[in-house]
Formats: sequence, structure tokens, C-alpha cells
Amino acid sequence: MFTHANQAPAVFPPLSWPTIGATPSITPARADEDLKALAQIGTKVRIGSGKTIFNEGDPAEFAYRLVSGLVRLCKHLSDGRRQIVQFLFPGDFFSFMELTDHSLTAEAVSDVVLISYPARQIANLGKAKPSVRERFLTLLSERLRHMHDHLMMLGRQSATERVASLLLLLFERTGTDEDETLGATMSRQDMADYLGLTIETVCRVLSKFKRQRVVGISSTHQLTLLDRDGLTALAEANK
Amino acid sequence: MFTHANQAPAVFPPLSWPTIGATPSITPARADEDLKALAQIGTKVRIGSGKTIFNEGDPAEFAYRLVSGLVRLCKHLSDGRRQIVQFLFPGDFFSFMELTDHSLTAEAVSDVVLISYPARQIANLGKAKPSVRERFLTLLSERLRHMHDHLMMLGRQSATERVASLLLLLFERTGTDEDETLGATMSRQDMADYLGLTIETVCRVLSKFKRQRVVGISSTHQLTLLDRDGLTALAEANK
DNA sequence: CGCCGTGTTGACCAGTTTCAAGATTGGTGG
DNA sequence: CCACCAATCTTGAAACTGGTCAACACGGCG
Repeated sequence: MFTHANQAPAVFPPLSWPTIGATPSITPARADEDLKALAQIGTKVRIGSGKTIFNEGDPAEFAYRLVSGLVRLCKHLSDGRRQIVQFLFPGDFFSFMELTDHSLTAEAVSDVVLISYPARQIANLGKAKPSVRERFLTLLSERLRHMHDHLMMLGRQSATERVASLLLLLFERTGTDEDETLGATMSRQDMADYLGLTIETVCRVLSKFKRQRVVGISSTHQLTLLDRDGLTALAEANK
Repeated sequence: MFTHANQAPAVFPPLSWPTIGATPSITPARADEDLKALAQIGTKVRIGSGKTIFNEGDPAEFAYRLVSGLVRLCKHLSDGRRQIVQFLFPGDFFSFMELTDHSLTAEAVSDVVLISYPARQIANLGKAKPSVRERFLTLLSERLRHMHDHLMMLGRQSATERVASLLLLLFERTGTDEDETLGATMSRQDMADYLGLTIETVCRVLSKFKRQRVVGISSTHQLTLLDRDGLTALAEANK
């Protein structure tokens, strides 16, 4: 259902840590070791499409790694407004390093398989293995950086730029090449709530992209990447 | 020039870590110890208003703590659009835990005094004292949470709600009480770039607030907090 | 086969931006 | 000390982007 982003033909779960910037102190051997240690304490969980994994405010008793499917992390306002803060793809860790309560709600966008790790054991592992802690820290930093881009997008970019950016992200993270169809599928509402737009605006921009032959839209609303460079040009703004 | 947020009448720099959520494992004694260790490796620096402290992409050779004044962290687009990601107040740490390069530009909003710590020594201190590392990690987590709120603001809130939120933040962080005037001062452009709005919109909203007697605006554009509850109601949206 | 949920499109509307004209303050130099 | 200039803030009017409301299309499912 989902393709794994740029990864060696690995079985579930992906056997590597997410690619992160050069971290000289962490050798591949060490990485594998860490992964093994983690594997010891994880439990596989299945979640149906649309189900809530945890709510904002719940005590953060587990950390997770997504194996397959798509998850959204979002924030809700009392009047129903919603902002999606992050989409999670297979291989992604989430809810690590939460202080005490979850600061976001996690929901399954599709049927999902994930591995849950008791927070307590993660903490212990962190104490025992500095390299693991180091790695989560790096993950946090990366997250922060992505957040900066998201802020810029919501604060300063047009609807066209936003939609183009999201599509690029989706094609990127699912390893979709030109002329391939996006494996991951999400509703227009999800796109809109990630982009700070309405469903209708997302639709209109997608229609425009279709007319411009940058993406294809099938009868079942599946998206095909037709012209990556064209899309990149539309997302523009990148720096 | 700047008042310190809810802090004991302390000399510069504030002698406490920023208040963070309950962290049972860190005792006050330990905290003081950490601060002392940090103080060993810091150097005081003075930066003039408007000057750049570091640019996005520069190698991250130092971490900082703001002593007095106001700093903005921002991202620039090639066409000049700008998004302010965070304002820093006295006592705030920044640029800790950067991977290799700075992901944001830091500029002095006012004349500023800060303490710079060589990244290398911070790393060493982190290795030697897990409690320090723990603390920076918590700071990162807190930052991430605040970022979620900022995202929601830019993605889903009206101009009125945004301006009200920023004012609340400023009054809060500078410890301004009702009928007091905001110590920290920033241009309308800075407000606009934090809020994802234009100068003119910020002006209009502020004028409205003035008419509603929620804030006062002096002839030198200084802001006075008149009705905190009124402002809170306007920021609404909170959850 | 026909309903239901989601996506698409159009017409109209609202909030925000853009453009442009003052107003006010602070600084500079006569 | 005052006139003038530059920078910033404020306000108004018009333009525009994106939002709202509403109709319709279409595929999935009972």
C-alpha cells in the first residue's frame, strides 16, 4: 500500500534509522546496535483508518514508530478548526521525548501498523545508551527545522506554493518517481488542514495543476507525478 | 529598558533556568550547579540594534543566552518575504543543539547583551553532565510545543486573533501587568512578519484594540495593557 | 439501482493585501 | 531653537486571494 522512501529493499520495519545529517560520532555499526536494542522493547500494533492513536493531553505512556500506512499529528481548536502539524510516513518515529502529556493528537489516515515502545523503557535505554539519546535529539532538531519551513509556508506562501510543496513532500517521502502514482492517499480535508486552506481551494489548485499537466488526477482522485521540475518551480519560494 | 519576566529581582543574567514543566529528576541544587558550570564557559557580547548575530547557513560555532534586549529568529525567502519564527527574551537560550549549520538567522531587535558559549564546550559539558543535556532537551521539547501553537495561529486564526496572541505573549514574557506599558518595543514590520500579516493589517487591528480600550497606544507607539481578559477573549481560539 | 460521502466547480462574498496619501516623531544642520 | 528630512505609523480606497455557499458529479456500497 505504501512504498518506502528511498530505502534499500527492506522488510517491515525498515531496518535503518531515518537518514539524518552527517553525524560522525555515530557509526553504522552503532546504529544497527541501537536498532536492535529498540526492537527488544517494541510491540506491534494495528490501527484502523480514521482511528485515534492518542489525544492531545493524554499522558504520554508510549513512543511509536510507524511501520506502514500514514498518520497525522494535529491540533484542534474548540470551535472545530484543525491544523495538521505533521504527516508521518513508514519508518518515522513519533512522540519520542514528550515531557509528560502528548501535545498533539495522533490519528491514522489509513490503516496503520506501528510499533509502540513504553516511554519508561525508552528513558532507560536513553540512559544506558547515550547514542540512542543522541539520535533522538537529532531527530528533534530535524523536526524543528522542518517546522520552520512549515511556518514560512503558512505565514508567507500562496495557495499554489503550499499545495505544490505538499505534493513534493508526499512524492518525496513515498519515493514516487515521475509518471508514478502516489501510494499514500489522503482526503482533501487533510491536505487543507495541513496547508491552512479550505477543501475548495485545494481542489481548485489541484485542478489547475492538472490543466498544466504537472500532476494527473485519476477518477478515484489518485495523484500521479507528471512533471517534478514544474512542480518544484511552482513551490518556488524554497529559499 | 526591558523588564524581566516574572523573575525574582535578580541581577543580570537571570540566575535561574527558564521555568519548564515538572522535571522531578532535576533538583534546584542541581540546576544551580549546571548554571555555574555554564557560566564558566560563557563570554558576554554586546550587539547593536538591527545587527545580525548569525545568518542561516553559517556554521553553528556558538550557542547563546540572551541577557537583555530582544532578538528575533527568522527565515528569509529569496524574493524578500520573511517569517519570524521566534522572539527571544532575556533569559532565553538559543541556537543550542544545532546540528552543524544555523537553520535560522538571528538579529537584534533592540540593543542586546548576550552570552555566547562555544559549541564545542557545550557538547563537552553535555557529555560530562547528563543533567545539562537533559535540560536542553526539555528546552527543545518546549520549543516544539510552542511551534505547534504558532502553526495553528498562522494556519487557522484570523488577524485579530493573531495580533491578540502576540500582545499576550509580549506582555506575558516581559512581565507587564495591567495598566503597565510594554518595555520591549518592536516595529510593526516585526509584528507582521511574526504573524504572517502585513504592516497595515497589524496597524488596523491595533487601532481597533485601542478603540475597544483593550490596549493603549502612546504617541511613540508604546503599548499599554489595559484589559488582559478582553485581550484573552480576542485571542480566543486557545484550545 | 440508488443512496451517501467525497470531490469538483461556479457565483458571490469577506478578509486581507496593495497602493497611495497623510501624520507623527526623531534626528540633523543651519 | 527651529526648519526640514527620513523613517515609521496610520488611514482610506480599490483590488485580489481565498473563503463561503450551493449545486452537481462521481465512485463505492448496500
